[in-house]
Amino acid sequence: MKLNIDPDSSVPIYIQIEDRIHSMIAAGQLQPGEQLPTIRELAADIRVNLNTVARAYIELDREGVISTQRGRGTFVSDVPNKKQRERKRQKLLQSIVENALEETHHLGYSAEEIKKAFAEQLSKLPEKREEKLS
Amino acid sequence: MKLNIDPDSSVPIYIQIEDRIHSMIAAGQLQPGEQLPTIRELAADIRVNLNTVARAYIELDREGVISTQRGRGTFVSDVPNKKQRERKRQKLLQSIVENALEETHHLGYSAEEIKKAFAEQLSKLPEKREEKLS
DNA sequence: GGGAATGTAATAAATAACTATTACAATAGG
DNA sequence: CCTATTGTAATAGTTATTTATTACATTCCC
Repeated sequence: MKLNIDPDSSVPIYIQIEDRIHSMIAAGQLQPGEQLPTIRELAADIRVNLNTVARAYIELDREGVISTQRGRGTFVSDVPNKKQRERKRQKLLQSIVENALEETHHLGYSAEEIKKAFAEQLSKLPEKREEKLS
Repeated sequence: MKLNIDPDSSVPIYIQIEDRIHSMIAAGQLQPGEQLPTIRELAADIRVNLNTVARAYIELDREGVISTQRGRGTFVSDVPNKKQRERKRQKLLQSIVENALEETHHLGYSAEEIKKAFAEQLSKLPEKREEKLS
């Protein structure tokens, strides 16, 4: 579980956890039925209080995307069918790309510039597996 | 001045203001010498307390990107030369695209998928000038 | 049954962000 | 000089996030 949590970010840690798990499920990196790290495990892992992780899990449980069972653990919920999962996976990708393009466009960059920047960055992708976001 | 501030975001409003102004300057939408909205104007505009805008302006002033003068107003600082500005403009674009690609890649999307999603979104760009970010 | 591991809960304290309010200081313009 | 407009400042109060601590409830396994 590499959550990439940033404790110095201004977005609350429990929200970051929710977002990451949401994304990982949508992207298929967490499969239905799979067990998530223990609250205490994850808390120790990202150096955060137990309550903070618990809060994230509780919210995700309320939404139905995970299922927490005291004494047993926490598991990714089952999801209707493959088509829906695939649709969500596509939607997630689209929204990430779309938001980035909206931002560049809003700032007045031309389609040409954007296209070029994208092509450059994409060509670098394979060599950049483990790099961190600033 | 369309700052696109989201009062419900978990990132602090004064940080959002700083970020937007940074970006607009880097992108060339705010020119050196240009006057920024009054603290009270901007506060009223985005429905926020005067202190919140003041805080953002003070920080930006400390960084030197704007120059605040009591009794007169706030202005975009002069910047060394055109080449440096153009370099910053390029860097901003790169970082936006790069961050988005990092995220998709981190979530396991293939270069093919990403490329396709990007091409689709880019083709829609021209018709989406005034759309808001969710 | 007993113990270890799990999630759940409650309380208190610290910090940060934001608001509201009021006042002050410098500049521009009549 | 007077007044309006600008940025600056200080105080107090509210809310949200996070931590620390302690305890409880359920499940599993021996």
